[in-house]
Amino acid sequence: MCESAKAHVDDLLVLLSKSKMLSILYIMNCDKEPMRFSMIKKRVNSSSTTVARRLGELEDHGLVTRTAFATVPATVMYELTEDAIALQPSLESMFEWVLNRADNAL
Amino acid sequence: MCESAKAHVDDLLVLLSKSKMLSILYIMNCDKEPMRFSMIKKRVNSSSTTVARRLGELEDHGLVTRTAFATVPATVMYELTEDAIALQPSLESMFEWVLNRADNAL
DNA sequence: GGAACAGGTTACAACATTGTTACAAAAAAA
DNA sequence: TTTTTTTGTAACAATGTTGTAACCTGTTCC
Repeated sequence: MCESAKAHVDDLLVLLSKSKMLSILYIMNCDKEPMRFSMIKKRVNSSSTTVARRLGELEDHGLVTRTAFATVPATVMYELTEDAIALQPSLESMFEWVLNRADNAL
Repeated sequence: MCESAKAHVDDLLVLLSKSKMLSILYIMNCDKEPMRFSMIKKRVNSSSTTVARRLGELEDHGLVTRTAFATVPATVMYELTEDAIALQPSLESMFEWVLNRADNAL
């Protein structure tokens, strides 16, 4: 593997390792439908600032599309791209492990 | 799900989201054999401090066992526990996605 | 007129994390 | 005798990240 590819790998791992990132990707797939900002924020239980930053980073990486509607008040829908959906089986299996482990810890 | 379980889930997600954590777990499974500190450090390309901190956190969570041998100089082997091995399929599939994406980005 | 709504942005202070450097131990090799 | 080796730890400065609070748009409701 060349240096350039390594940089891309690192970049993706850093992206995925940011706080709340795995949760955002996971919950966005559960409904399999475009989600509103407020709903994502509520489900991941984080500040607007952080959710907005994460969604921006996902959009920059082509993993999420953002669609704004000129309603009042504003409506914005976020949706996973095909590339992001390809990651979902791993995420589901990872969350299964996490949830299982959290249960056993009680 | 109760509050206590949520806390455990968050705890695990925070753990997995720490820098280099996914890489450490992934490379430790590739060889399927106990690995030395220096080898892990070399493979993940990080400072001793960070690698030591991560391995300590993994040990605290029961995902890695540490075995020290009284040789000179010191020899220490790290090994994934069964619990950590159960996470490997997800990790492998996630890294497959990451590597594939890094390739396509070239 | 003023409040309320969704979906943010900005600035900033507080907090968390990182790498660097120095250090350790104990025996063997130079 | 000095250096080398492995596997760390401690302290610290630099850097990165987070939440909070304030603010913004533009329309409808009271």
